[in-house]
Parts: sequence; C-alpha cells; structure tokens
Amino acid sequence: MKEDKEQLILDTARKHFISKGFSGTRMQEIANEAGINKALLHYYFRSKDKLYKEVISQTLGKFIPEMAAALSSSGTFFERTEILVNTYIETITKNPELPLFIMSELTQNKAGFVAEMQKHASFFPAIFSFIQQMVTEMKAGKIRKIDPMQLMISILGMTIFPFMAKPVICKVFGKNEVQFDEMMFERKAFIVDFIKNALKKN
Amino acid sequence: MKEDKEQLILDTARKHFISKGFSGTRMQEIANEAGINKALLHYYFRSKDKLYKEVISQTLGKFIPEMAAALSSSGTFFERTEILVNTYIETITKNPELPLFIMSELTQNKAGFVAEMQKHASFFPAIFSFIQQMVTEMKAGKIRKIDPMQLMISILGMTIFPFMAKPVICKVFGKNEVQFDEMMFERKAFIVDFIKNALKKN
DNA sequence: AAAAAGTTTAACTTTGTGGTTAAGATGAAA
DNA sequence: TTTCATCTTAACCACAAAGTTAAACTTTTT
Repeated sequence: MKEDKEQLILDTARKHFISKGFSGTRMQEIANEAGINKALLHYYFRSKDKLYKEVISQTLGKFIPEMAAALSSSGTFFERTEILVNTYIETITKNPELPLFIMSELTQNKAGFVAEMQKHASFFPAIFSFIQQMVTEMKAGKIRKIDPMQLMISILGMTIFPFMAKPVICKVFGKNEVQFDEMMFERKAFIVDFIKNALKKN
Repeated sequence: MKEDKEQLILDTARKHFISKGFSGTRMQEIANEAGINKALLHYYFRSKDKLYKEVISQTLGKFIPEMAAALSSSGTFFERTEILVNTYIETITKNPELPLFIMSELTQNKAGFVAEMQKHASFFPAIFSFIQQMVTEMKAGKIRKIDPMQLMISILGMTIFPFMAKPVICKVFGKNEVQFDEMMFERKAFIVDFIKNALKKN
C-alpha cells in the first residue's frame, strides 16, 4: 500500500517532470493527477527538489544500464550493431520523450541531474568496447576504414534523433503516434542495412 | 540607442529562454544581465509572454528560412546533400542549442511557439522538393532504391543529432568547445561520403 | 480496548515572481 | 527654455506556488 502510493506519486511526477521540466511542473498538479493532496506529497518526499532527484535516480537507474548493456553484446560488429539499434529503438519507443529530456537537462547542466548521471559511468566503457570492435574489424579489413568516433555518432544519430524530432517528423510526414511507432519498427532493419552498405569495401 | 537597448534585451532574453526555457527564466535575471531594471523591461515588452514571443519570432524568422533554403538548392542529389549538410552544420554551429530548444518547445506543445512555427510552413515544401529528387534518381537508377523518408531522417539525424547530444559527446570523447566544432567541421565531409557509399548500387 | 504508528485532509504561512506605479533624472530636439 | 521620449529608482501589489501545521481518521501493535 505504502509502496504503491509512493510509486504512483513517482510515476505521476516523472510524467510531469519529463514533459514539462522542473520549473514547469506544479506540485499541486502532481497531487491532483495522483489523486492525493499536496500535504501527502511532502509527507512522502520532503520537497519538490527531493522528489525530482528521486524521479531522476529511478529513471536513469533503469534506462542507462539498458543502454549500456545494448552496447556490450558479443558477436561481429554488424551483429552488435543490429542488437544495439534494435534494443535502442525498442527501449526508447517505450519512453520516447526520454532522450530529449536527458539532453535538455544535461545541456542546462542541472546540478542534481549531472550528479545522478555520473553514478552510471558504466556507460562510457560500454561505448568504447563497441568502438574497439569497429577498429578491430577495420584493421582486419572486414569493413571500410573510417573515423570510428564519427561512425559511432552516426549510428546513435540515426537511431535516437527520430525520437527527439518526433513532433516535426509526425507533422511533416503526416503520421500519428501509431504510424510513428510503425515507422520506427521498420527503421531498425533500415539502419542496419544502411550501415552495412556504407561500410562495404570498394 | 533605443533599438540598441531593445536588441540588447532581446539578445539577453534569447540566451535565457533558449538555455533555461520559459518557466525557468526570470525577468529579473534578464534585467540584471542586460544592465537595466525590471521596469524598463516592461516598458519595452509589456510582459514576459510578449517578450518570449518576440524572441521566438526573431529567432525562428532567421533560422528556419536558412534551413529551408539549404533544402532547396539545385543540382544532383549528392550535390544537394552536400549543400544541405554543409549549410546545416555551419548554421547550427553558430547556434548549437537551437535544435534542442526547438524540439523541446515543440514536444511541450508551447502555444506561442507552435503558432510562430506555422508561420514558416515554407519549410515543408522544401523538404519534399529534396525528397522528390531522391525518388527521381532512384527511379533513374542513379542511386540504390531505399525508403526516401527513412533516408531523409537519416541525413538529418546524422547532421543535427550531434548538436543535441553535444554534452554527452564532449564528455565521452573528452572534447572541449573548440574541439567539438573541429569535429563537426570534419563531419561535413564524413556524412556526405558515408551517404554516397550507403547509396552506391551493388 | 488502548496506545502507537501511519495516513489523510483542510487551512494556513511564506516566498518568489510577474507586473505596476509614482516621482523624478537624463538627454535630445523644437 | 520647454518639451518629449527614454530611463532609473524604489516601493508596492497580486497572485501563484512551495511548504507547514494541527487535527482527525485508519491501521497495526500491545
């Protein structure tokens, strides 16, 4: 019961913080939507600040390890790319606003956010394990030699950018939520294929 | 003198609105940083809302037409892609926070922002003129046949995403502002090359 | 049943912020 | 000099939002 309510508050708060930012979010709104009152909000989480930190901690604690794991699979570079792209698109489809939110908070250099981010530094070695594989296969002549950093950024850009530009994409191509998800589903194969062709040796 | 001060206020306000959002921005802060007082702020722009709208109008009024023009060049698909990528990277390098800001405001569906955005609908036909060229050259057998929408999103993703993920990229690859700009400078050629290879016919 | 701990509510206080006002200073132009 | 827009200062108002309190209700423990 207690945990239920606590989680209900956290879920409601997350929705608001992620879609409207910290200063755009009203404690009263969270209370209303969670079907409780403001006093209870403060009973559970002393202040707006602490509630925010808890939301961030929970959200990043779930999201970042998933992202890191997808970077750390085994197999050939193309196999790992396929797992990476598939996992990213599947995971982010469940939380499409998350990348934009994370990047916004990082750009604004929100103190509590950056601190929480640093707790998940496991993300960094995961990236380099992936890049290492690129380098290895380039040296082995399996794929065309290009700048690994630029390639890494390209893979992430093709995969993550559409979620961040979702409103524009939906508007330009006349898509609703469902059609957008379908497009992203098809995009998994598209990206892998696109990268394979781009890295084919002449 | 008057126009100077007016523009000084607008520039200061833009900095704050873009980096901290509407509700995160304080009129007092804008006044302080512009070296004036709050009363003068309201003397020039009646309200925070009107100031915001003016900032948005000025910013989008300059930025979007540039983006649309870059999509509307002439030449072959690869030539147009090169112009598009070069112009986007050069333009956004001067305002690296803009894409993230625009997407955030659109996602939050900010009334005034969306309204202003619709004034620059010229952007939409520009996109389709570019896509049309893809289709033409695919039919003519000049480039490999793939989904034009997915290709369009890929080009924009590879070009724009790095700016939106700038703090992460700088952190992961240990880059400062200058090094980031250098990387983006090199990226212009990288993207064009990458796309050319990906679209080469088997 | 009584006590204790946990849970909920309404009403209240405090603070932050947008916005106003009034009185006057400054500087350019008629 | 007079006039007018521009600009400053400082105090003020109104309101919204964060946060507090005290009292009451519910559940658990003894």
